[in-house]
Amino acid sequence: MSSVTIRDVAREAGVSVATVSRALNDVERVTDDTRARVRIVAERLGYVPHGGARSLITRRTGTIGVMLPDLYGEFFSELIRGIDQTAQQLGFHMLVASSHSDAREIAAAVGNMRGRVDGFIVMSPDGAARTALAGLARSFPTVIVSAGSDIGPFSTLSVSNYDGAAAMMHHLLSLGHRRIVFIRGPAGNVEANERLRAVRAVAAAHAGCALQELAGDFQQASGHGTVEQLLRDTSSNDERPDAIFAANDAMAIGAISALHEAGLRVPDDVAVVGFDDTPITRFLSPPLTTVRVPIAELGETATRRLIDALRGGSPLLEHHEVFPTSLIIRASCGALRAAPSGNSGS
Amino acid sequence: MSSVTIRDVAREAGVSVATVSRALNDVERVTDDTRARVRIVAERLGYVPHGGARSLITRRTGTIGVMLPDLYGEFFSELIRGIDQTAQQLGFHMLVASSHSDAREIAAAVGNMRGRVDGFIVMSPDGAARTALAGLARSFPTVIVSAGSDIGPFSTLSVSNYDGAAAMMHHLLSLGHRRIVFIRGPAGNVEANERLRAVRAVAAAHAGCALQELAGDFQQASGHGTVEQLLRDTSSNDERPDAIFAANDAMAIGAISALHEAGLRVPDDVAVVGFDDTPITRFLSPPLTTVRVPIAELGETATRRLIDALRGGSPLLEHHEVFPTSLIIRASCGALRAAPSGNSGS
DNA sequence: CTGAAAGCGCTTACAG
DNA sequence: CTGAAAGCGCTTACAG
Repeated sequence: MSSVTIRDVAREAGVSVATVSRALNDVERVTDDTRARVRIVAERLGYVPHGGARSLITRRTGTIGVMLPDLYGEFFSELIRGIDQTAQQLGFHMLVASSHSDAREIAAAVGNMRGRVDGFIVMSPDGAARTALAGLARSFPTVIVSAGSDIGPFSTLSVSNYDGAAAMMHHLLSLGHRRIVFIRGPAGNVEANERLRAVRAVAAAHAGCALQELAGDFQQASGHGTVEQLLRDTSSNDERPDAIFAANDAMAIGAISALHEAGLRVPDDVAVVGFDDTPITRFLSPPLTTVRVPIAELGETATRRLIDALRGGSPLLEHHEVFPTSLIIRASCGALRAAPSGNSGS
Repeated sequence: MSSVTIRDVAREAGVSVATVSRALNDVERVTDDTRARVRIVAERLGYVPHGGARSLITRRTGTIGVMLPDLYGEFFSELIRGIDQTAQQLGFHMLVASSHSDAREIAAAVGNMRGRVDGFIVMSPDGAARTALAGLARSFPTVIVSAGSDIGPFSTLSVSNYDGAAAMMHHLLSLGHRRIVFIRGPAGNVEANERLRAVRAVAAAHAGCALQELAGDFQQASGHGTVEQLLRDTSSNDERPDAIFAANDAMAIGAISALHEAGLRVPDDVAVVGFDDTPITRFLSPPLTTVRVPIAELGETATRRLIDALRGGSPLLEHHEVFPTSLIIRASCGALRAAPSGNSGS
């Protein structure tokens, strides 16, 4: 792309290419005078070093590879935002790709990125990809997000899915909800499964709690569709659930939409809660009660950890960090029912 | 990163590095036998070509640079998704950065990307960045998204903001709304300004239409805050607007949230409409009437156009394409008021 | 402080 | 069909 090379700058400035390199990277002793002259010439010529040539010799690309299962929706948007912000601040570039969690696809995507990036941030909550992930983390500087800390002796980041979902269940039960529907996440998704495990455990431990599970895939449409189906199957009001707990916010939004379409009120007829606390949830009608996940912070921490290791030349030591989740109580669960109408609770 | 080089493969396979290169890129005549042998060895050694070395000689990186004003929210998420999908499909990588629309920042970000990418997709609706954008497009293969087609003889993509906003205004007026509040986008944003221009023109042409404008910045919180303020300033019900038209969906969501908090119903007390048709809008309560922008398609088209030019070695000719917008009528505007309760209209 | 030279890993005419 | 060699643009010991 850039057709002017270091050689052009050298000729124009009347120095050697070595001097140009030194002056521009201001890493060695060069006369202030020389440095200034070289800089001016480089600027005038619009010189930009060829990244490939540089990385060939320095063995560093200044780029991190980000591999996500998907790019759809607010969750990934927030994550990417956190990564981009931090990477840019630390002078790194970000190569992004989505892999759809499939083990083969991950391997292929990683292969394509190798040689272009210094390290990886990989989010792959699909259990089936564990082997591929472990292989990657063994060979390259990699921070693994949300794959569970039992994946191996790597650098991992995750959130306390179990505790968050359990807390939400206790909250629903404390409000008097007993017939609870849980909309599951994608089969094989370790995060979704942790949430499911907690929901089942709390429900089983609570006499009188009737748990029903519905299939879901984390998309809004699946929350909508599965609840629509549920309402069709529910002939009488007596069978209707007290509360719907969706494994993520997107499905909760779809669920609320389906309930409203059926003429039911949230939370008066059915309570609905989600998981993630994506930015939009506080602005929903009703504002969504959910479990807060520090999404952007997750991205920021992963990025910082990776780049620190890259810079320091130190390997990424085994390091498992589990971010705490917290219950965000807004109106959709019914907790604020006694409050003045329209109170957002956030 | 990858420590095994073409030389290792050559030695191990008992051939020259040239043969390895040919076998792997299967671009020249090599015995099937040799090719197979080289492939097996490369696989076994886990060989991956060094992207930098390759791009040094081929003058191509197989990567496109994507520069967005921001990474926040559903709009950009959708755009990135469209780009990623297409780029991946065409065998290209995607280097993403956000620039916050500031002219200097854009220049810096582009500088950092030069030498790492073959071309750019830039979205920069800030009028102040026009010069920087034009400079970029003159020097490198660039597809400009949403900066207006009058920016110069480049390859541009935009949406019919004016027509979309005008159609929405006519729709609101046809429903009998007269006191209309328009929440503007960021000052200097050419898309927001086109929408504003249309709103003003239609309002001025329609006797009896009272237009009030509020400041906004495209974020949910600003839609929420500005409407909250409006309601505080509006002492009597008579002063209350019939309809609020937000310059994008995010602010419409914030506006609805503020109205609900104040105990007002949408659309019964105040109609609210947006612009963009982000995926979530159909699931809102009430479902949002908005102007559809083919976001992912915009990303896909930009990517395809850029890569086609890159592949064909043909320059990016001047080519202005304006994507049509369309009115999506759901419940939030009041058009479906007569319909059965809960009908989504989508 | 500065320059000449080697070399990073690859591809591609040029011979054979 | 295959190999030896040049060269892409850069950085970095090594001399001076």
